[in-house]
Amino acid sequence: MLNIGDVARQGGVSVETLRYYEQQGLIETPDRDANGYRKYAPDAVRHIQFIKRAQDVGFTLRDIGDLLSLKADPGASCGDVRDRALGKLSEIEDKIDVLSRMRDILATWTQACPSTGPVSECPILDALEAEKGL
Amino acid sequence: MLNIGDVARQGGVSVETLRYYEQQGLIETPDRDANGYRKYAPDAVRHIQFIKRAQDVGFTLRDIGDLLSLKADPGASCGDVRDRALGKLSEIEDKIDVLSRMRDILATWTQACPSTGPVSECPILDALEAEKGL
DNA sequence: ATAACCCCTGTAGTATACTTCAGGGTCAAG
DNA sequence: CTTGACCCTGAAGTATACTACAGGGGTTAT
Repeated sequence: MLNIGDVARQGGVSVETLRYYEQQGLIETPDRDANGYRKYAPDAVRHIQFIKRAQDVGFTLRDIGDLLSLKADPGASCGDVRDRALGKLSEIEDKIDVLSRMRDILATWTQACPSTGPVSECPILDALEAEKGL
Repeated sequence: MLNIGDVARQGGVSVETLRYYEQQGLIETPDRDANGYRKYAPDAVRHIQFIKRAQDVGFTLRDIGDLLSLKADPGASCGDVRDRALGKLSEIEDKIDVLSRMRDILATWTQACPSTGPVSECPILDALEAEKGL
């Protein structure tokens, strides 16, 4: 059995984060020792890593709660999980599209800028003043 | 001279947003009418649009305050503005890189998922449990 | 003069994922 | 027996860019 600090170290998060996850319902309420300390089974570390990996690929804690419910639900199918992943994939693609447009505009502008000369003749500022349809 | 509501409508923002921008120092404090109403010159609308366009390409309000300072500073050069734009460009490219990695992983996973079958045999959940170096 | 709409201030709430703080008990080593 | 490291709770703070609300006054048209 592990103390919260052990789980935190092994899971690569802070103890505050663990308490937060518990409060958010992402970790099942652990048993307590006589002294009131939380006691975790060793596989709690894997559970934390699941959460962190899901975050790494873009899932929010809310999404992760949903995934964990599916994981625990014998009636759920693999397709349910896939749906969540596809939804997230599409969200991410949308974000990439938005950012790519920003990148293209900034790249154009920075290439148009001579770097020298006063700000009164800056093509970037001019573009910000006047650019129409972004 | 325009009331705050006029500027809001023409600039495509809410009056609350205008007051917020003023409080944040992005708009110079407007003169007041006898009744205490803010009175704006017509070019205040252009100023708002500058802010909105800068936001559209990824600048935060803090960044925009910085850009506005440069814009108002006769000693500033076009290169200063270009530096800000290049810095933002690189931030955006970083975000795109992170999101692209997420996208690739999710695409791989969703392709590996058969959609049918119980969650206990879901390759996506398995990957989240076990995946090492993301 | 009454409705409908505009304006004012200041404060608090929203979302996300934590982090920090205040105040206090527990545990292991020397 | 004290020091340092660990644990507890509950509340508040962080960042960003607003939005909403409470409570009150001004303006316009009928």
